[in-house]
Amino acid sequence: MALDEQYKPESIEEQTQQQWEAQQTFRVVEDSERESFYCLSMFPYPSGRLHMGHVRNYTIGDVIARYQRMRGKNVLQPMGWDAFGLPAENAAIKNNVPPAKWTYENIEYMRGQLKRLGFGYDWSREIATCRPEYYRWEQWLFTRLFEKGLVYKRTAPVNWCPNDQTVLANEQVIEGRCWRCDTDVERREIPQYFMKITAYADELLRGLDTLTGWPEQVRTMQRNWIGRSEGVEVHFGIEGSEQPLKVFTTRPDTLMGVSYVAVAPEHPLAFSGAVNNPEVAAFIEECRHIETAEAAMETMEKKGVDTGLKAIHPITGEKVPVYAANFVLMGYGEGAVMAVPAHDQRDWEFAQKYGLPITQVIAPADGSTPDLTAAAYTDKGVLVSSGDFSGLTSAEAFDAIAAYLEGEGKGCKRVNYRLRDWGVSRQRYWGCPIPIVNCPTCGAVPVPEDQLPVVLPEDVAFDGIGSPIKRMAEFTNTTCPKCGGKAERETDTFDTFMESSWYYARYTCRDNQQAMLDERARYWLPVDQYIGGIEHAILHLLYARFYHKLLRDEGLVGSDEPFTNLLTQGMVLKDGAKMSKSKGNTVDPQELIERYGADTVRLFTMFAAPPEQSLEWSDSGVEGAYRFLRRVWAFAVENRTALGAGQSRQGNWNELEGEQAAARRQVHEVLQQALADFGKYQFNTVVAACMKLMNLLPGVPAGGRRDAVVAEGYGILLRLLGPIAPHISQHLWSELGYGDDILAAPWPEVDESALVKDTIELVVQVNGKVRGKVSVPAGVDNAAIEQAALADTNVLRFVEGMEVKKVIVVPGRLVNVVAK
RNA sequence: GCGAAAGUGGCGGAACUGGUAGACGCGCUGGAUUUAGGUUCCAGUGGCUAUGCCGUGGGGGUUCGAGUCCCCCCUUUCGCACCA
Repeated sequence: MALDEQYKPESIEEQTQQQWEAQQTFRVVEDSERESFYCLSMFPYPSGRLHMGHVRNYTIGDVIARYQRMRGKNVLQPMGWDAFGLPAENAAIKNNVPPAKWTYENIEYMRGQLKRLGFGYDWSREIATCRPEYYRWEQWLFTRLFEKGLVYKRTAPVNWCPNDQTVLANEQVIEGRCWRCDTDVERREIPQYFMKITAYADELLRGLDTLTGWPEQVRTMQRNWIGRSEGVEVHFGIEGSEQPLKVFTTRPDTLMGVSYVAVAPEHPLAFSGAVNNPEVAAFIEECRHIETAEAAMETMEKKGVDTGLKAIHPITGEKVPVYAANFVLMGYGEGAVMAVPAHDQRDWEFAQKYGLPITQVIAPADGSTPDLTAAAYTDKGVLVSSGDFSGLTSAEAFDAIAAYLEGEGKGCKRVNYRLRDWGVSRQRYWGCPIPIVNCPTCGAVPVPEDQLPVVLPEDVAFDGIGSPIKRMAEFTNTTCPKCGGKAERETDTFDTFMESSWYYARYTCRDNQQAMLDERARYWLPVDQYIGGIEHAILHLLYARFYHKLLRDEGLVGSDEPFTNLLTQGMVLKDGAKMSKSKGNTVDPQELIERYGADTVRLFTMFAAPPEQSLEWSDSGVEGAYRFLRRVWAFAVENRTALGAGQSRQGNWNELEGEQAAARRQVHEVLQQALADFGKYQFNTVVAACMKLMNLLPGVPAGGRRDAVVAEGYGILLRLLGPIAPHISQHLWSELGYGDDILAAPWPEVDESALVKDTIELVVQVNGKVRGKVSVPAGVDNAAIEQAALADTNVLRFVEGMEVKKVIVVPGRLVNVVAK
């Protein structure tokens, strides 16, 4: 190979990638002698082509992986495919191809794109979650959990299209209507499997405190999502019923102010109220047309209807009406709430609307009188009109009322979580079959280990109305593993979050056909750095944390948390809006790579914004990145001999003087900043540092040790650029004779002695405004600095006629003269 | 509705623990090279009523000093459990 006059990215990138491939550069093995670093980017859904969000995500990951590798770590960076999901079914309908075929073809194409971008993945560990070798272990774990009692079945609502006779995802419901046929969607209760994530609620919450390598905002969001609250379970009697109505409240101190209770429209009490009351029945029917999405429920008009039933207050014995209300959720707590209009804003609004009494039972501690005709008074305070509890503070009343209820057998203190158990059943085809056999005599029986995996048939005719395996006799007909009688397979499949909750662990040992995980998982896990979109801050990351604890409790991993450090990358925008097909503002990475090469695309993506912020796409910015790489190249061509010779003339820098010493000092100042920025994963300023080096190297004056200074600076530049634009850096590194493999080169270090200055320059302010600068010898004391500042002519001008009150000296930075 | 963030020149962004606001790049202006366009190189570039003043979404506050800390407000983005 020779150094071309022109920078030709396509050829050097191809050459470099071939080298990596031939040398198996990114294939890693466990090595207990070396410090491991597991760098993981969230795997993509194989939608067809990479989009800019992928390019950004994977460039960040690759930069981190290469950076850690250059610092000597044994780095694992794998890649795979989150291959099950709804889009494959949609594509199947649209293009009349089986979901499997579509998915595998997409994977082929996108793998090629990832390779073209030069990402350093260990492809020997590639995973596709739709392969039986992968999902059999998910099925295996599920059967284990089933036997442990961490899985259960109950009914839960789904969106149902009565016209298409099919279950719809929230995404397929547009303003309460089916996306295909525009029919009003109904809510339907069907039996589904649930994973007991709530059994781990407390641990998932406490674990957040240990995740210091996660963004605080993500931890806060997860805390709020889990939503631990301490309160009291209160039992209201129901007139004419043996069964009490249980409600949970965080404000038992307001119990004496209850003026009604509200139950979900699907609550048994609502149904019994509907028996002789057409108005209640009509209301329940109306509520069947609310989407299941919480955002839709929270923003709708709050409505209710009096069921005619009466609840008996557990303390006063007073009878209050039972309302059925659309904002109370079944399967969320007890499906019922007590309402205190005086002290809860939503209850207040509901009471106003339906003319229910508003009874004040809490008074502000400061003795003021709240205007309950304007709004509820929701702060805590002192109890009033509360019988024996009057006069207690809210905190005292919490305990007193809880104790009273407990004594009467009408309630108890309880911790409640907002977090709900994870419903994992999906009535779809393209997913992992739930490994259960439904037997008429034995009920739901998990498929025994030796009969796993339950393989999803891939060669199917797919019409989109329901899942084809639901009417495929050769799939459904089976025998009961327990009694041997005729039985049917479960035809629901798993939520795709199941696959993405443990793939990070399977990468460590995906070739193991005998076990889900082995000792290699213990070598690599937890993941040192996880990178992905902020949109996954709650669901995916919470499910993965939950799964990790399940794996730990099965003895499969040795840690409590899966991801030590988390980087949430920002969105890629164009013209201020998220790039998306529907907005028509996408930029196809493929075209850019073909035009500029992978290094330019990677460089611009890293330069345009710090990883966690949104990135505004700019075509001219890409041009700028390309221009910079051309300058780097041109400098190598022009200085080829000097760079080669300069490398051998480094060593003793003591006699360096004048502008060459100043240039070298600048190189090391820039390097110092760049190393700090690399450590913070702030790659945009690392690129800026590379550009500064490129701007200053041509200006190093000739003669003396110019070649040595330039060769050192250029070698630093190549290594800083190495993780970001790896092809050009590797090519120039070896062509100029710095070494064979830049990934194996020592990471640059700052020469502290190069940073020493004889004089320092300080900014001088008068009353906080910059009025001048002074130069003082390095190491002089504050008194001398003060003196120099006060002697500055401009300072004298601005303090004229005033008295200098004090002088503040910030060492190395500035002097502020305070005068009046 | 609830939860979480983000607002800095014409644009993307920089500013270490409160210490020169605008690094670096894009764009723009002028010049050089070129038959021309493009490329490349050099210089300049926050605003204004310019010896100075004003400037980090808006309004208050703390401080010698605030983009940074505190309070209130506005706008935008993300998530809300069946999109992944």
